[in-house]
Order: sequence, then C-alpha cells, then structure tokens
Amino acid sequence: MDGSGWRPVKRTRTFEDVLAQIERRIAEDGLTVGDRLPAERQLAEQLGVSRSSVREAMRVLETLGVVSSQVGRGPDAGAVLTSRPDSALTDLLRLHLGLASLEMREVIDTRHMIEQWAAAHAAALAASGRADTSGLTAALAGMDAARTAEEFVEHDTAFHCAIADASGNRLIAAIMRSLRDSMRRYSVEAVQRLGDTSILRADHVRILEAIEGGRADEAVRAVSEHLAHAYPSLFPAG
Amino acid sequence: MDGSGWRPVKRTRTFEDVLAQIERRIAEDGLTVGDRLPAERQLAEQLGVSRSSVREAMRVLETLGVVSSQVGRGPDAGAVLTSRPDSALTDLLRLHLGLASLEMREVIDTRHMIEQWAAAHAAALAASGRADTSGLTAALAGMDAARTAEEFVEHDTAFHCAIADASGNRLIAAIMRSLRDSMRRYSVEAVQRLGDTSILRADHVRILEAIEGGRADEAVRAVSEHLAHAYPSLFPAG
DNA sequence: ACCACAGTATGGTCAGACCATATCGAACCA
DNA sequence: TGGTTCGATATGGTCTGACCATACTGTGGT
Repeated sequence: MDGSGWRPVKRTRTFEDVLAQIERRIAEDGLTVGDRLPAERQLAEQLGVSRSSVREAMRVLETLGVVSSQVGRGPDAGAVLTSRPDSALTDLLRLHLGLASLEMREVIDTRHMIEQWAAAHAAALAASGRADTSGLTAALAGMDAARTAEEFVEHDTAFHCAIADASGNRLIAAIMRSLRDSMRRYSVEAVQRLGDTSILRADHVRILEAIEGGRADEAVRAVSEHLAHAYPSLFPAG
Repeated sequence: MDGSGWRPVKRTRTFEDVLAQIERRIAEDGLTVGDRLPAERQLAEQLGVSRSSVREAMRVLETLGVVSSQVGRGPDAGAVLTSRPDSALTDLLRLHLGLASLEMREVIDTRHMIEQWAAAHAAALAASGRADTSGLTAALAGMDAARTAEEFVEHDTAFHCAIADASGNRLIAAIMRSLRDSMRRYSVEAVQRLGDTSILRADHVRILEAIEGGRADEAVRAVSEHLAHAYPSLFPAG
C-alpha cells in the first residue's frame, strides 16, 4: 500500500458518473416528467466523456423507466423524462423468476397482500366519494364477453389493477401491474384448470359492490375468498 | 403499405434483441445464479452484433440486478449471473421520488402494508418454529447502543428488514429493503423530531415478543401502533 | 395556400483501437 | 524442489470517428 492515500476499493465507471450527474441535474434544476435531457452528443461534450458512456447511462435510465428515447428531430425527439416504473418492475420480476431466485409462491403471496390492501383503501376512498370505479365495471363487462382464457385473464388483470388504481397509491398500482404481468401465464393456466368462471364472476361482483358501498372489511374478505377460489391449491384452508 | 408483409410498428433495437437472446439462453440452458455468461466480444460475434450493443444489454441486466461484471481474467471474471433485486428497486424508487412522480406518502403507506404482512407471517412461521429471529434481537441491541439518530435509524431499518426476512418471502424482503433505503433521510428526521426513542423501543420489544410468541394478530397491532408512534403526523387517528 | 425537397439534429449501430486489471504460465533463480 | 518474477493473455472499460435511419425544419417553387 502506498503512503499517498487510498484509492477507492471500487472504481467508479464513467457511466455511473454520468448517471450521478444527470440525477443531480434532475434534482437541482427541478426537472420533471415531460422535460427533455440534452442530446447524447451534447451531454458527452458537457461532461467530458464519450458518447458510449452517455449511452450506457441512458440505457440504465431507460431500464428504470425514467427516460424514453425518441429518434428524429423536433420537440418530441431525444431523451424525455417519463415515469414508467411498471415495465421496469415487470422486467425485474420476470428475470428473477427466470433465474429461479424468486418462486411463484412468493409472487402470489405478495399479490394477495396488495390486493387486500388496495381493496380496503379503494373502499375507504369510495366511502367519501373519491374513488373512480368506472374501470372496474368496464373490466367486468370485458370478462363477460371473453371467449378464451387468455381474454378472460386480460380483463381480470384489468379489474384487479383498477382496484389498485382506485386505491390512490401509484406505487402499489405499479407493483400490482408488474405482478400480474409476470404471472400472466400462470393465471391463464389457473383459469383453464378451473373451467367454470361463474364463481369468479360472483366474487368480482361482490368485491365491486363492497368497494362502491365503502365497506372495507367486506372488500378484504371478498378479495381473500376470491383468491382462494382462483388458486385453490395455494389456499388449502379456504 | 407494401404487399410483402408488415414492418413492426416499433423497431427492435439491437440491444433489445441481445437481451432477448440472453434471456432465452438462461431459460433453455437452465443457467442460474453463479453461472457465467460468455465474454462481451464472444457474445457479439456469436450474435453478429457489435460489442457496443452487447454492452448496452449488459448495462440493462446489471441495472436489473441480474448480472455482475468483473474485469480481469479467470473464473471470477466476466459477467456472472447474480440476484440482487434490492439495489434495482432502490434505484427505481429513488429516481421516481426525485422526479416527483411518487410521493413519500405512497412509499410510507406501502411500507405500512408490508410491515403488517411481514410481522403476521413471521409470527406464523415462528409459531411452527421455522422463523429465524436472531437478526431482530441483534438489531434491538444495536438501537440501544446507537448514539445518533442516523445510527438508530440504521439499526431500526435492520430490525424491520429482519422481520421481512423472517417472513420467508424474498420479494417482500427486497421491497422492504428498498423502501427503507429510499426513505432513510425521512426516517432520520422523524427520529430527530421525536427526540425520545423509549416509546419506539417498547414497541420493538412488543413486536419481537409477539412474533416469537407466534401471536400474529398481536404482531400486526403492535406494528400498526409502532408506525403511529414513529410518524404521528401521518396517522392522526392513532 | 400548398407541396416537394434538401438540410439537419436526433438516436442507433458499427469497427477498431487503446487502457486497466487480474489471472495464468513459463522462465528463472535459490 | 520450491518460490519468484515477469511476460502473455483474457477480460471489461473507454474513446474516437464514422455511417445509417428517422423525423422535423425551412426553403423554394407552384
């Protein structure tokens, strides 16, 4: 070890530096959704790095759902700040499920937790007239019109995501969407195994009425029993 | 429109193609944590793309906590499959909070939800002797020894993350860790405002005893009242 | 007023070079 | 035989410069 001091144990890669700079600018300049970042070449020159490094930083930001890149020219082109945590969470779940570092059981338990919370809070908001339940009835109609398990699951997903939306918490809604996206195949198989969806329909109506009636406890119970109906193998005790 | 078929509405960028190929190989070859991906140059040649595109794909995978890159040579060098969803989630939350597309209230409500769930399930596991609560007592001791709000919050975070770990759900534990990381500053301020931490300590003991005693309902109540004590402004009704 | 077309700024991609790091291996010495 | 030294090599990290595809911008002609 030399006496002139320590070099950091972990080197800082250039793109990480670029990331930090961009994050700093977002905070200092108060940038928000819709604002544009400088062009890649311009950013590279400003920061004294190569365009490759800037691009790698952009890939990270894009992966995290913070920017969206558009080619071409004009006001809509370039890297625009957005807020799409959904796809980031979905990718994360899908890849970690693929690596077998997460099990489906964990995903479904998480969904169960969120589902109950969202239903309770949506009901509480509805009780004071601040919940939008139009998406729920629309999804219900979609399920009735569905001709395949895939279609059914699509609208079922929309129904449950609408509950999360109605709960007023965007983080929980984003997690819900990602959970449903990453377990789509599993859900389709569950519906196919079940065959008859009339029980699920009755559950959905019960959930919807509990939420619109502002009865949070009843909504939680309804959600819980609904999941037991949809995945009987995971909730053996009922 | 030409008669020879459609071009996709959305172009597929090269690095997205690389990502799909890598994901396919993970699934087909049954790769898992600890396995190595081919070297960047080799992968580029195999897929017929430039190294830049491979590198951008690597940045994405690294961002999602799926690979970890090491320079040098030997068995540990190169891109190794890992499973670190925590930092990915933390980055995601931090950036979206920075963009003001998420509010602290939403984060704390989510934490409240997870905290209750984790406490209940940790208690249930403890009732059948399958929960490891050693991390809880260690964190408790750490809080007693803390001399600053920062130190206290650090061990407090460890305590609550240990509950999530003891719940046996890695996804929920990862979310918990990310939530706490992204609200660290807020927690420190809350503790400083509070001044006296003896109430929090009593809460923690109560939570720990409820979990170790396998009393899930009591654990949920204890957690809820604990959060009300820690953030009185957010839970006005008690 | 409209349209056609060249100009241009943007991201997307590639090729090739060089650097820093860490291991491997052979040559060399004790 | 055993250890050390030092070059070879494989790896990711970075930079440069070029070219392409895309989509707006502005100009000029009708």
